[in-house]
Amino acid sequence: MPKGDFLGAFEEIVLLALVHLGDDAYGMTIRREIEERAKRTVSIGAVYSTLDRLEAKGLVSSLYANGSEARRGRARRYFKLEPEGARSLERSREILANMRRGLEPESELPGS
Amino acid sequence: MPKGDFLGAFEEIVLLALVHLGDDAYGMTIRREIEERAKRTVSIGAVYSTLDRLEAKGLVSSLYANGSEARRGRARRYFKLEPEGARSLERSREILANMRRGLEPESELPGS
DNA sequence: GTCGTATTTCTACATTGTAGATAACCGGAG
DNA sequence: CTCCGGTTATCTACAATGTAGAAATACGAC
Repeated sequence: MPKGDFLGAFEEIVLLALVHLGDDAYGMTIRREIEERAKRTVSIGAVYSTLDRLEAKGLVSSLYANGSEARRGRARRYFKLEPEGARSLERSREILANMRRGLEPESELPGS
Repeated sequence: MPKGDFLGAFEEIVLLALVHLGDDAYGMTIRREIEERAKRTVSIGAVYSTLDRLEAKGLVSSLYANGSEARRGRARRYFKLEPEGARSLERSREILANMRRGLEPESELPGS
């Protein structure tokens, strides 16, 4: 049943980046936020295709900037977390919390 | 760079089930553990193919039971979390923690 | 109109997620 | 020995997600 029932690992990361960025969430800043927080590199293509899929599922929405500010380059596409996306995030958090319940961080590490 | 660098969402769930089950981790019990904790149904095929992939990556190992106890049916294949698997689990936990740092659960829910 | 810069879009492919049907194995009943 | 019901694992197939990088678009400055 591979429907949009559950968030993938990277989808969750992208949604969380959106939460942090608030009004300033577009491709580049989202990418930077992920790289800084998760300490890993991400290609810009990875970010956008994930965002597109999340939008298709109704978890985020996007809007092109009117660009009132004087700056160069192509129009920005701002992304926003939709209520449905927030619910998915919450469900993911709960599932993981349930899967971890009763475990100490160190009990995951067997003595080799 | 789609290498085994990061855990997928379901892979993480399966590994956590292993931690809980300890010595009693084989297909059926793993499936049950996930269904009870995550409150979702999972096919047995989903469980095994994920376990096979985790084993191929060295995150878990498996061993067929000698079946000293008197019971019917095919031999059980017991799974065990390997140190590398524990490390992956820890890395996933940290990434998510970093992505969530500074967020209250309710700040994920916009007031729409 | 050309140029450099900022940003998005497109294309392609690898990995992971998922289900269901089928096979293997066991002990007991006939 | 053969069939049976019960327990568990394997196989096959396909959909969804993860990921990268090149190409295209748009803007202001000159």
